[in-house]
Amino acid sequence: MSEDHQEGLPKAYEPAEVEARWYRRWEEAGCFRAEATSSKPPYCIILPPPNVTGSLHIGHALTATLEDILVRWHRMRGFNTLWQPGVDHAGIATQMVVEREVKRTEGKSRHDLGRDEFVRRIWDWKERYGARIQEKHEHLGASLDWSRSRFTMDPGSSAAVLEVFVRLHEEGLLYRANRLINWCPDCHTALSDLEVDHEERQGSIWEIRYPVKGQDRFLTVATTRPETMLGDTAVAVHPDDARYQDLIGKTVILPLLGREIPVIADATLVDPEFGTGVVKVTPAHDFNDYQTGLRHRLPMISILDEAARTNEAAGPYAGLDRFEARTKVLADLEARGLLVSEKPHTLSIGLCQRSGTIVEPRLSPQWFVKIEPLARPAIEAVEQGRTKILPETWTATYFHWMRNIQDWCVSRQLWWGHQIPAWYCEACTPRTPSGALDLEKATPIVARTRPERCPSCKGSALVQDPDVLDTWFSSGLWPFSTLGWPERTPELKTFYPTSVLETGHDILFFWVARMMMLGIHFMGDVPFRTVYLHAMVRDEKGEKMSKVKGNVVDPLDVIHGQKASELPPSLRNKFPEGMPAFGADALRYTLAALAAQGRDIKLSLDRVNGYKAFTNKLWNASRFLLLYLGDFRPGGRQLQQASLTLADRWILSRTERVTREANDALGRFEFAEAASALYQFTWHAFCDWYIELAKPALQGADSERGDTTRAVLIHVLDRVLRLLHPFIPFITEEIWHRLPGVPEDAFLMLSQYPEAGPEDPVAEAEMEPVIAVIDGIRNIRGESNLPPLQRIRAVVQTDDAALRAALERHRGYVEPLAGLSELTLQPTGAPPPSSGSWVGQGVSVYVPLAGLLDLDEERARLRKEIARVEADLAALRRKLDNPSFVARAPADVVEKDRARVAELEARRAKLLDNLSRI
RNA sequence: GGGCGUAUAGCUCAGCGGUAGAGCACUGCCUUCACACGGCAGGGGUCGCAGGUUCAAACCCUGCUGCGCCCACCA
Repeated sequence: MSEDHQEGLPKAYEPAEVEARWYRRWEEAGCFRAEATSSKPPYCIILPPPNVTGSLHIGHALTATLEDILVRWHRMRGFNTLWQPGVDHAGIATQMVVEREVKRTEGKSRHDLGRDEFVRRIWDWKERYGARIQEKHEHLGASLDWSRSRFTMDPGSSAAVLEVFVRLHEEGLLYRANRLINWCPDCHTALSDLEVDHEERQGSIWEIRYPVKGQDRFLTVATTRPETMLGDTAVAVHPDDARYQDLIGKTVILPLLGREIPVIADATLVDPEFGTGVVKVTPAHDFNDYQTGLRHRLPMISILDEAARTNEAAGPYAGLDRFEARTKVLADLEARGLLVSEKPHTLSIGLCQRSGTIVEPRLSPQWFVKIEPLARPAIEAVEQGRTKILPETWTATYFHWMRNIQDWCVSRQLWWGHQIPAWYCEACTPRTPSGALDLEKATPIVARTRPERCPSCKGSALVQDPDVLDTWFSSGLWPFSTLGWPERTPELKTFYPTSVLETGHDILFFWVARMMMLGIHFMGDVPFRTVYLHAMVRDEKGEKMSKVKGNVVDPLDVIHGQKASELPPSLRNKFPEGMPAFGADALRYTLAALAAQGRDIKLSLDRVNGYKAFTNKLWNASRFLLLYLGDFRPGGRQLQQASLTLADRWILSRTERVTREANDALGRFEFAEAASALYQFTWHAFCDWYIELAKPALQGADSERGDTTRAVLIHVLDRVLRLLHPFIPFITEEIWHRLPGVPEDAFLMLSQYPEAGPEDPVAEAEMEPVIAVIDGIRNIRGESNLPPLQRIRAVVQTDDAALRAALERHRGYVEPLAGLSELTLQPTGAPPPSSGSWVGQGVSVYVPLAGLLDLDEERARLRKEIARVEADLAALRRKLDNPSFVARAPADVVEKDRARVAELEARRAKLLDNLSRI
């Protein structure tokens, strides 16, 4: 063939240039755009909005890959498909990043800049870096409709947040209260329960004596946080505890401060078996004690300020860091002989998800969403199957959390976020001793816009609540706020409820549950029909990826390659010369192939490399076919049954089968199964067998035969490209455009996804034994280490006349593929040549190998084969000798085993016969 | 303290009631005119351990062990 035909098709697939080119062309041609209204059925996935500060890690790559597969698959199947992109403002995370940045570059704190200026800096920062996430998704091939990209703090989303806040307040589902909440002393803000991570740490437990007033006795309490005693307002015992009956209702003297506090009886707080059976009660600094305080109407004394330093309530201990206060309290107790003991103790402590600081329970005025009335319909929706959660095992987790849900603290003492639409009247709000507005005692006015004047005193001096909303408040509205709500847009009508919500299981509560609750409440219907929760991606050892461990794999490094010096340590060991560029398609295929349900993914770069080889295989197979296709255009008649050979019918049948398998698997979200079926078919059925079988016809003189073969090849290749496109969009689009007759302005990504037609079991059944005989000859050849170019003679014996006829008809397949100079067909019983032999089902193959065969090795091989057959036979006979098996197993199973015994016996006899001839 | 997941070939993983599979790695032959990121052939597993159910168990049940995760206020 001339070099001309190969021009533009390099020998090895080079992803870099192809990927960049196609993404641009798709984008420019508007291939990703959804229509607001359409006669086509809608399909919509909302991309979980990445953090504006975030880099794109491998978890995002998994999300993008799986969603892009679903989206491209549906787009090709004729759905009006919207994949909605967006970015999350990520309140606390972003504020911290920019705060650090300002500190580093200008040496200033956010307080130095002031709120307005600091927030302006964050917006600048967002303008500068917010587009990075989009670019990174482009490298992955994600077909998101960027023309609709949204931000959680853009005007539309902010309008939705405002509307939801005001309406929840009007409905009595949102209220302000002074409650004990989780507080981060480092971020100076309240946190929801979900934003606190728990960690087991080694600490101590101390026993402290509290003197009973007017008696020469003590009550000994146990505590892991002795400094909180400064805020104690009671000591509790169990009501039935005989040891302390007489002390209930008496008074003890709080050591160090000398305050008098009551001894109360409480069966909920106190376990008489634990420790001394006496518990100190600090309602302002412990969640259990807080509940106890409410039950007994105890005073609540806050001893820590927003930085967790002791305040004036701590008396002589005021002005200390909480841990300094602990040391000093312990030393003073020791000095007064009130410290009984210190013992090592394992305790679970709460850490701020963002800063890692130990969280402090703190009493403060916050906004809460009353959650139970929202949770109930969200539970029912899943119970009734209106939303399906996959893998199903997560349903139980969802129910458990939803049924035990607590009111949601939605206010944050941050500057970056949606400022709460509530105002306070300067005239009617009480003042603190320092003269500031006492917001704890204030009555908020919730309104869509700043009120003109105070409804009570008619005064016009109103200040807005300084707090902002939890980031998850706005993302909880995402499925409808991105579609235009509260406006009644055509998009909302077309795409809500969305089709699938695909995300990691780590944000089931943070995000999915809240979208369910808010979506049902405000839209009157579930936000998505199916929730598909994918696994977490870990490194090759199964460890969570983290910067600290140095095992973070950057998807862009995998796609484009990276110098060794830029790689994290674990990868530097693996790739001392630097990491090669695997390409986006290879990464996507790996992620899809590993995305089996209900299992975490360990990213194996060896597998990425394997799928890179797959893209290269597809590339070269196509290159070869294009060489022989030239400008050939299939006419209708070539694919008619009458012109087809057995091999043609066989590959066409297999093509229908894999089409069915791919569609079925994707319908069940079985990405791995679809990927595996397509891989096996493309490489091992199409490339290894059919293309090899087709070569003689392509190179032969029979032009009609050649044309039919070309028509089949082009048909199957076109199918393969369409089937694989959702998984590996770049290379398939590139190859497809080189097929003869594909218009310049067409796109594979907008073409039709194949639907399976009828299979041809007759052709498959006839082809199988032919393949088996070729395998048999190759086996003898391989075992004898014969070079492929050395032509050999083969004798095939079988009593199956139909098979002999088939082999006679198809010697054109057998001879070239097995490298034969001559194929002889005989009935069994004709004296076989002394030779290498292979025994199949009803067939024996002999290859005369005078002088080429190591007889000892051949004998050893046959003996091993016989041993294997005999082992199988023994197991089967044991089974069939068992009367209850024969009696109870289904007849077809027994029949199958009997047939197998017969076949194995025949094979054994044949093998022994062959052994005797050597 | 509850709950969930997982344990299959050296590695990464499918299979989840009727003869143990894939990819990579490994061994041998082959630089044959699509592809050495290749072709052909081959070796390798008592399916974590112990019981049970069943004619039959990698697959279902129970217990144990290892690994991982989630939830929970035990001072």
